[in-house]
Amino acid sequence: MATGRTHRPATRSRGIPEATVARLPLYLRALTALSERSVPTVSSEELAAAAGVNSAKLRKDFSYLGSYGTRGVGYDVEYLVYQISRELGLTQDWPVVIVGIGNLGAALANYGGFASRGFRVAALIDADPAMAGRPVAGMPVQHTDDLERIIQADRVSIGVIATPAGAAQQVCDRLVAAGVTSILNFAPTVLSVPDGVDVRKVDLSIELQILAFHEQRKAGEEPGGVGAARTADAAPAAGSGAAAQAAAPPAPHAAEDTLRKGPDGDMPAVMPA
Amino acid sequence: MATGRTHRPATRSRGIPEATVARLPLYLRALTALSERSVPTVSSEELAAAAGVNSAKLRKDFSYLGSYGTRGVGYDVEYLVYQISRELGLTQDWPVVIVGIGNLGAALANYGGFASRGFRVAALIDADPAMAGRPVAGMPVQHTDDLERIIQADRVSIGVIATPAGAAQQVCDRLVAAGVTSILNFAPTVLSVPDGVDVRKVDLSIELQILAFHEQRKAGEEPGGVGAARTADAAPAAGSGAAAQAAAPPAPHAAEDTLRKGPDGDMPAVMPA
DNA sequence: CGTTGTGAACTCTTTCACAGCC
DNA sequence: GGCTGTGAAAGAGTTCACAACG
Repeated sequence: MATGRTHRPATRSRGIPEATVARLPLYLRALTALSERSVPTVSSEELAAAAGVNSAKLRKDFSYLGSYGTRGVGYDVEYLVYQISRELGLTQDWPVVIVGIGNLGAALANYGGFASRGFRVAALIDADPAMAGRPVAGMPVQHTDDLERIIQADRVSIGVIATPAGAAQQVCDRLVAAGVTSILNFAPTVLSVPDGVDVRKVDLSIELQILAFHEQRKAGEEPGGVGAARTADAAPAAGSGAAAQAAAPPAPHAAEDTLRKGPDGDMPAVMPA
Repeated sequence: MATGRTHRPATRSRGIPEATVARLPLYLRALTALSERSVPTVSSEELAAAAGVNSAKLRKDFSYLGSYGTRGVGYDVEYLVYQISRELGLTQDWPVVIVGIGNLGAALANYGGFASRGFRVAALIDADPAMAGRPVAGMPVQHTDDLERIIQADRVSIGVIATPAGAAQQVCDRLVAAGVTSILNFAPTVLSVPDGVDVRKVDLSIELQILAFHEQRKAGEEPGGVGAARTADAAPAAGSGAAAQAAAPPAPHAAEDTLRKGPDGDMPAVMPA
């Protein structure tokens, strides 16, 4: 029960669905690009294409914000940029601290996409005394000892954790205790936080694993592929002696005799070894 | 129409729901940790806590894989690690190339989480001739000119794009032409790819923007907050002279008189300036 | 017992399709 | 005529709650 929540559970904050909120930054990016090219108006179809979604979804999304378009014409680019920015809270300044200035932390510190939205890197913090004072992205790295002071001095409410997994929970606790209420976590750990604190996580290896899953399905007959020659979903539930797992690992407690009823299960139609 | 798809649209590949696939890596991580501590079995409740989800969801997820648990006991840790790894395709070796060796690319190259799963960094590629040959993460950076050769020589099917936004689509096209069918995109652009190619994207600033949205809602009365003193959802739809947007930007085409019917709209109950 | 596996209910999200308006 | 805004339908995903089973 004391485990880190990641979203906010039910409470679709103020009527805008989470799924929509997650797409607003996408629209904003596309709109910003149009704005830079001085395009005055855009249709849902065009904007949707630029953002990589379909137009019905986009219109539905915008309908939660209000009626900001003009029938027969489209949306006023500048106006929409403003409305979405406001909705996302980007019209105000968000000081952010980055904790853990390794490769990733440095990359984040240098990332232009923050500053261009309402985010301002207030401080870079690292536990390594050797890092202290060293400039990264034109900014001196500060020591973890000063974490609380920095958070409070600058009224920082958003923290980015880019430390190794082992340090993440501890850093998280200190950030929260010092007043941070939103955390972006790059460490591969589940953080537990008190109610009222939001955590979002970005896990690089998870994304790759999801790709690998789909990749495996595409490559029906790659070298060494376990599940070669899948037969769609023909057999109702893999009949005969199931426990035949190739060079398989630890058998389950109930050993060789148990029939594992995996949907298409362990047995490739043709088994390599 | 020619815009990059990001998931695979409908086709819940081989019966396992996308949402479940996206959580398998989480379970795998938790299980790996248990395995290292030589824990033999685990209940859905415990494992769910470790993975940061609830136990009903976890059981449902596992039910798509098969019946791998024992009632009254729980799941065999080692066995589950194997089953999930296999399902995700991590029992085979996935060579990966990283294109764009800036701060982020270097961070990715150094990231241990790849190697520990089935991923092997086959090459680091950058367009800057000055980078060529320089070692990053114990590996010489290679020039973009060799991209096609590298992909083909190593039969790479997964590419990671960590270039600036401007170069991303071009790099993507070359990767795809050379045979890559899964792309993890860190550049803040919508990539367009042919059918059959999967793209997942990670956008650092999007995550922050989502946090800012929720943060804005929490901080009812922060300094300068536009939406201070929200009254839940009292007023049916903001009555009087709507167009009062603080120091607001470009009015829409239909100017000051239009009543924008945004759900709670532009007017703070008390307006700062 | 305790814990899994899963139908059934529910909630959230997407898509359709068209009325309403410019 | 063209395009938005939105009800209504369809589809995914989550949660409930309990029968089944070791």
